[in-house]
Amino acid sequence: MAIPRAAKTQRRTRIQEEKEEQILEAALDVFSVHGFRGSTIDQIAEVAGMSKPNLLYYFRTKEAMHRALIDRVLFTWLEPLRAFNAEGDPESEIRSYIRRKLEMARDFPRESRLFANEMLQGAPHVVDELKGPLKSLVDEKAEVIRAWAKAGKIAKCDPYHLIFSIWSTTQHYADFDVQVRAVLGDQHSGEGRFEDAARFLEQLFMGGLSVHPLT
Amino acid sequence: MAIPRAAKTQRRTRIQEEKEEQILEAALDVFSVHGFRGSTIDQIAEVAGMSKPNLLYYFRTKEAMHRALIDRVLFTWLEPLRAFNAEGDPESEIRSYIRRKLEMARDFPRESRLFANEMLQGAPHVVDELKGPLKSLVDEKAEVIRAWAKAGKIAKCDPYHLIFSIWSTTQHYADFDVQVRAVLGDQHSGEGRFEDAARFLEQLFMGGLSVHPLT
DNA sequence: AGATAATTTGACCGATTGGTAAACATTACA
DNA sequence: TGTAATGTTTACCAATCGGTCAAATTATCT
Repeated sequence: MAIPRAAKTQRRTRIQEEKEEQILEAALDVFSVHGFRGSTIDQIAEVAGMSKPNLLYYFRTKEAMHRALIDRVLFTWLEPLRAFNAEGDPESEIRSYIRRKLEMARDFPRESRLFANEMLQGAPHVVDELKGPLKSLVDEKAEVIRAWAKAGKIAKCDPYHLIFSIWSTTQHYADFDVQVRAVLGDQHSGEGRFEDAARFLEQLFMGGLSVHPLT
Repeated sequence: MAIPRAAKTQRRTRIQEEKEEQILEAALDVFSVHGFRGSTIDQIAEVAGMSKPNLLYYFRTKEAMHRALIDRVLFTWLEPLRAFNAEGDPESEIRSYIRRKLEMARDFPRESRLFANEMLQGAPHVVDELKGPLKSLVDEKAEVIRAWAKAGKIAKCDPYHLIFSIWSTTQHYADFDVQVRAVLGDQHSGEGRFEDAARFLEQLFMGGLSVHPLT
């Protein structure tokens, strides 16, 4: 019989697993640069090294590919925020959150750009996830930060905008990589740049959140 | 005679000026959301309220439209950084730079997204401007900041990463507007959100750059 | 090995893409 | 007002788009 398309089968073949992986890898390459509408199945197929109908055998539509990709990436992307620990020491929790986010920007820039592209377009495919799970998670962590501020462990500040600023400053190094590279010139090699950024951001946030600001 | 297409003429007609303005306005709408490859001339034409060939009478190609748009926007976009004054008081200069950038994110979100899209795609159309004029301007202002730090007027810090962090935190409110809105919920109206962000960023940067950090 | 299911491909489809040609309409200016 | 330049539109083009189909190939299991 022809096929219940990959998705329908109960057990996943070894081939299915390999090829779907291969496809999503290529899709990440393409979608993260050109966004949903700017990407073509043909290009993804070429990067994946297989024919277009073969791609469409595993994912029925371009949208299905994009969705599968987003779903997979979304989970790991929020991992650092989930790891944010209410019981820990505020300063070191925030510090290590920043570092983790920066590491992700360094190690998974395509994933960062995939989301950035989606956001720029008004998040047509993930707006529900934003208003649901993401908001819940942020609300929870914001409450933790607020409690820390109330207890005088860090400066009083809007926890939501604090989180936004950590997101934006760290992801900037993935999303605006070209600009960063162009402005800094090619003298700073990859690892040096990363360490410079980490040191600066630590200084910025630790200073900005210290309990007794001088100004 | 048929036409030396608009560009070639010496004096620009009233109609030329109006229509080109109309087109670039529509192009900004479309390009800022979908990026270069994701945008279509047809869609821009529809938004602009004119026929596709009419569009192509004023701009020969899609690329020409995009370039004209980028060129026009690039200048005003760097205005706040240019206004950065070496003679002024460091603290208030930085403070007002942040505020100006935040105001631009609020008042010109499409322009911000246009650039963000271009950066995500590796800046294929503006990489030269980045390495040239932009880098020069940033180099110049970075030197000013470095001098301030050396004179003990602000904390010692990497001036480049300081500038990056101001760019990213402020532009975040334009580029990731959907996310911000989703997370904050619709309770915070536009103006309130802006003021909250301004207050937080001011606290963050003034604290982070104060001369005697406690940590 | 043989049968059956899973995988892959070339050929193809209608719709949309960026862009052109030429006829037509309008404007500006003597 | 006439006419030349400017502006606009209809019809169209080849290329590419997302996606289908049926045939061919390969893997799996008895």
